Amino acid sequence: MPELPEVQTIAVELHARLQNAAVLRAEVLLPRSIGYPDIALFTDGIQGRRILSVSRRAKYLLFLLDEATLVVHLRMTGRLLLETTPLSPHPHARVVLHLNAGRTLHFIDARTFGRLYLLVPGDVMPLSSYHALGPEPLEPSFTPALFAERLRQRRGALKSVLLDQRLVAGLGNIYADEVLYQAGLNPRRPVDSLEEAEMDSLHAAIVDILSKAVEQRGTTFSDYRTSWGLIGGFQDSLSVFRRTGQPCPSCGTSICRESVGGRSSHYCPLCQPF
DNA sequence: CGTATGCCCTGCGCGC
DNA sequence: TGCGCGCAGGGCATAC
Repeated sequence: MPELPEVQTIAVELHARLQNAAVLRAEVLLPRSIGYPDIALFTDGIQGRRILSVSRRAKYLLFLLDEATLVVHLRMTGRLLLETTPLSPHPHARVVLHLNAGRTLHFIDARTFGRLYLLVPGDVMPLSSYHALGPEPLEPSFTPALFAERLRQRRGALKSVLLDQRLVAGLGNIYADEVLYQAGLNPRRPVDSLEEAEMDSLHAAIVDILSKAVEQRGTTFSDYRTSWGLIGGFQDSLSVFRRTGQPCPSCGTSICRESVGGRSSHYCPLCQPF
């Protein structure tokens, strides 16, 4: 489940490894993995392009090419593996970019939710939600005051609002649960009931948890891998996520799991009272 | 307009 | 042991 720390790790690695690489040919093995434009325009448009940089916005990977931009969202199970030697076809390979120097960038995606988008000059980003993305939580401009101001405009359960990319970009189910635990807030807590101090705790937890997860190169449960195929390290630091029935690291109470807004939420009933 | 719900997909874990 | 059901979940479409 690539969230901000996982996508950040992949972006930093690929930037270092792919700068000035050339795309010789795109091989689309599963047409629906291409979100925009159609397959022919995608393969024609990316052929011969040079990779200038790789960066991240929210959970999107941005490949800046000469005269085009490749946007990739990994969704649930997507991986981008950069292979330096010929590789037998992976059963879940959906798109393969053949690069110069015999290298290949494999987009592998078991559940096929991930998408690739190619934008050429004059194209408007076809993802309307992209334009509505909230602030980057690890940027200095993401201040407690800005966060509180945005939170005050929202209603509903705290967990659901944290997962909404319009509030803050980059949180998914793992880090939303971990952030709420660190802030001592119940996932079902109505957003409009939060005190100023609680919003500040939440802000601090978002920055702290995400920073530490980036340092650990993300969390691997099953599918997430870095561009080298390596797992992350933050799964050993999780306090509540997927720890149902296990003791809370702080008080020893059994971790609970319940559905909030259609998403599983893990929390300590003692440390995170409603 | 803002919030809530269902859906897409397939591998895997669980229960019988 | 083997099989089948249901869960997992980001973001979009649709409903309210």
